[in-house]
Amino acid sequence: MQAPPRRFHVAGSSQLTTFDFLSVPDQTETLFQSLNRQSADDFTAGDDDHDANALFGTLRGNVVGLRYYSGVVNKNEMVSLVRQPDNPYDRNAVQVNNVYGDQVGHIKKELALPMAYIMDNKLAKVEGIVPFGTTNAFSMPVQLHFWGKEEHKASVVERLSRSGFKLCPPSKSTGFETSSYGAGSMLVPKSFRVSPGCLPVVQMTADQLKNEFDKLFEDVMDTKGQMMEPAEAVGTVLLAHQKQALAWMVSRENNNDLPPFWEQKNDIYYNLLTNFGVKERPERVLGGILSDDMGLGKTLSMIALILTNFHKGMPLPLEKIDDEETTKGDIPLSVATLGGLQKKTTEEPNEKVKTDEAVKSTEVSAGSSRSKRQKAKVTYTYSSDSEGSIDGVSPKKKSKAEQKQGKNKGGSSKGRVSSPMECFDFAAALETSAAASTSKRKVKKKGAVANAEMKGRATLIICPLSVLSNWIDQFEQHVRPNVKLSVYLYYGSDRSRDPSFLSSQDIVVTTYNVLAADFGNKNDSPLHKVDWLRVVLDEGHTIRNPNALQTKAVLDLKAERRWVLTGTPIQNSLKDLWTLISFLKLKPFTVKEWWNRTIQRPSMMGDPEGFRQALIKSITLRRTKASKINGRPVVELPERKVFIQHITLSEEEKQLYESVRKEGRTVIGRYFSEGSVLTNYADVLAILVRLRQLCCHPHLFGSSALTVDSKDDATPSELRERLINKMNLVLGSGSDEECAICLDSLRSPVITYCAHVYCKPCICQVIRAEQNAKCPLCRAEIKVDQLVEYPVEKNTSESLETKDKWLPSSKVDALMRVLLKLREEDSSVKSLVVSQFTKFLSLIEIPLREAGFSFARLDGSMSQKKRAAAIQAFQNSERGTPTIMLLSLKAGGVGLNLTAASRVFLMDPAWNPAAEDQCFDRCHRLGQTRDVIITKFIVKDSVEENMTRIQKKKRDLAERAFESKNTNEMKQARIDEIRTLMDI
DNA sequence: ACCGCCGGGTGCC
DNA sequence: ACCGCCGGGTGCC
Repeated sequence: MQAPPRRFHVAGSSQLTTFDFLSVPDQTETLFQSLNRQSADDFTAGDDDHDANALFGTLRGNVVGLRYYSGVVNKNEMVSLVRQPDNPYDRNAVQVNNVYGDQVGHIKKELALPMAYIMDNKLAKVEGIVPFGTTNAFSMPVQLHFWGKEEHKASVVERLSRSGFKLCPPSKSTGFETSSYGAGSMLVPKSFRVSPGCLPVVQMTADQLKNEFDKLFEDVMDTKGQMMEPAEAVGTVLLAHQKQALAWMVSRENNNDLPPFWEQKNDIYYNLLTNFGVKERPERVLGGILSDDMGLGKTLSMIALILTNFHKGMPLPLEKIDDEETTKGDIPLSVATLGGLQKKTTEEPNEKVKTDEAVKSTEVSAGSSRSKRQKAKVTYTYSSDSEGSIDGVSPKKKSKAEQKQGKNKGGSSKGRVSSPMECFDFAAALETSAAASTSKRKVKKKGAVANAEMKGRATLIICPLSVLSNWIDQFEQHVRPNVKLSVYLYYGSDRSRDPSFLSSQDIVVTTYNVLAADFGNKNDSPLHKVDWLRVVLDEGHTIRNPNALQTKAVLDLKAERRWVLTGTPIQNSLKDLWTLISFLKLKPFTVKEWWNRTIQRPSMMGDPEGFRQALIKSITLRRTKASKINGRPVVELPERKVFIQHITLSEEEKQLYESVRKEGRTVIGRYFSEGSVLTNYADVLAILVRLRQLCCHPHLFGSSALTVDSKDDATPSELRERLINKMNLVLGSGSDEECAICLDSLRSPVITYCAHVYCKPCICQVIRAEQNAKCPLCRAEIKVDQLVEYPVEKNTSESLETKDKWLPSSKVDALMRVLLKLREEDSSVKSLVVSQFTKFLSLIEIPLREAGFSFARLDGSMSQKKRAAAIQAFQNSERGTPTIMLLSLKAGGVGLNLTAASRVFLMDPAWNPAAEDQCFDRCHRLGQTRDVIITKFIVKDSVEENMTRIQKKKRDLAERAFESKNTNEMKQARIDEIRTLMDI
């Protein structure tokens, strides 16, 4: 390891560039190391003026002192210019470096004088290209481009002219002869065009860019899409798209191609974008981005890769455990002792992994096809956990970790740490595809000998804490029980910090937090001392911010192959893509300057969107649930049927409903005639909520007055209270109202003085946008300081009071009838009972209890811990576990997996049909084995029926939301809605 | 000879 | 560096 380069910050100036004082790199340092070094340095340089996009002009300068430096450049090669203020001969010195950061020379001092001023004061970014004369021994010309903000142009021009230099305007030729791009130039393929004017930047169209990247990141999507069977050790049969992913990933890891934008000509490798050339072959880029939709089994695909492609397509050599051994109980840590991590309790023992039937239906999901006996075989080694203050885990999470520890200790032997001896040596691995027959003894012997050269066996997986347990769980599920895979959980304060131990593992799993904490603890990060075979970033978008410590920590890891897993498409700008590109070590883009000059800026000038998409598309493999392979969808889910069950209210209910409706109609009718519907929108909504509640159960109906008359003489605090009350009416029952600005569900709702509820960020944006902002719904004047926020309150005592005065309702009766019948027919069927009113869920609990149902509950008020427990209990298929989940419509994110249920009862319709669909997807998703039947209860001749009518309109409106942000149209739509709802 | 010219030494910042 | 610059040698052509 070379000593870290000394870096100097220029004190007292705005100059932030750091530079490398080792003008001649250590002889032992390869060019690639030197590039890596640069890349690391680049982070400390304060960047990033992306708005510096005006080209002031160009200038021919000279690079001198070539003979003192080893850095070489090619014709038309880009060079970077770095200030060197501590130069003993000239404080204005400007270094000229090539793409790999090796110094080529200096800018001649006369020009260095104004350049130093311009660079130090950040008046312009100066970039260089050496047009010719690259073989000169003493000096060579350099074409300089000055980029910056328009307002700095004048002073740049002035500074230069003061020293007798004149910028050539960008539109004119700058003496950068186009002839140099002629037939004589072997570096620039014809397909690459030179942009017009004096911009000698080799620009590519999006298509050309894509082609280049495709050389590396082959797009398996629409084409033949090869499939590959995983290694024997993978116990789960892969789905077609997972086999494709495996084939793609294996080929990505074993590929021998030059990285994109590199070309070989006569023993020299040229980078097409920078014209940089080296004798050494550029390092291969092994890895990529797997961006399949949530639920398509990225984790399984990655596990398959780890086991299948250890070296040159050979599987990871793993010791097999025969059955005798497994039953002896000397398994270091059975999964059972890990229970705290993820209570994957039992499944139907009669389903075997190997039966095709089971495989087809269970896929990657819940592993509902593993018997207990089979499970207890993956070797887990991990540190016991005590408070890892170091990793910044929240107390809540910690307590979860403590549980883990508790269980661990309770288990047999305390977390045995598998010794490096148990691992197979590298050489042996190459000879035998799977060291299945190797005896334990032999292995130990060999392992001891080969330990020294055992470099890069282990895969490091970094993930957010929330999915840590999932990884452990997935290894358990998908790795055949008779192979011994060492998975080390690098987490908790007792974790082993021995690099040689870590590198002897098959897999090490840790979190971004732990990694960053170690990295922050200066020069003592065990994970950074290991040469990993593979580094895998789960939820890769976590490293979007290049300044974050965790990002730096991740980029600093040493690995042969690198993967990014992300469930969300990469939606951000090219700029955000840079961290990922940098992580993948696509040279020379690991250095920000080259990324900016060759990709970022050229894309800005052309078609950034197309450019970005081409880049992303070519670099990633992404499939959605809708993707097809050979015309068949990637995921074939069981059917989903939606039925509407109409409810007729009892006479009593009807009377109550009608009286409230009449009252409401009168009120709203008055608003209509006054033309003040929208001014009183909160009241209108409150009336509607009440009617919706009455459709469900009379007890949901609150006791406060229907309308809250707003008098103008109210004191501010009275007004405030009244507004909060109104908001309570609208939001309090857990219903799903939406913001008229973003048309989405309310996030941090606020109410205006004119009583309209919006998302706080949405309305604040509106207010900021114009001087005298008006309420989008009623045009009343609004101000930020008049917005009233919805108080975060907890009221859970109410459900108790309703207990004693329980009476049924038509809707609840209907639900109970279906549930009872269902239980009779097939007691294994589980159901979701969904409502927007959490209070309603509480009411439903009563008859459920009476009928002896075992049920779980999930709503937004529950702690993370309680949620996990509820989900776990429900997903468990054992006898006696809950068969019903009471679910509040919007609880849980898209990730919520409730596949144990195959029936859904939607107790009340939502405003937003998308919210309903999302809810259905919680059980209608990968892992669902039965057809899903959804029942919507809709009260006849009621506001509910009208709501379903509106849902369709809503869908249209949402689709057009982009074109028309027209408030008038929205207003009219609202008014129409209310008319429909109230039959006015 | 307070010049010009020649030729060798030399050369980044 | 096939330059420019410097400084010493030299001096009609």
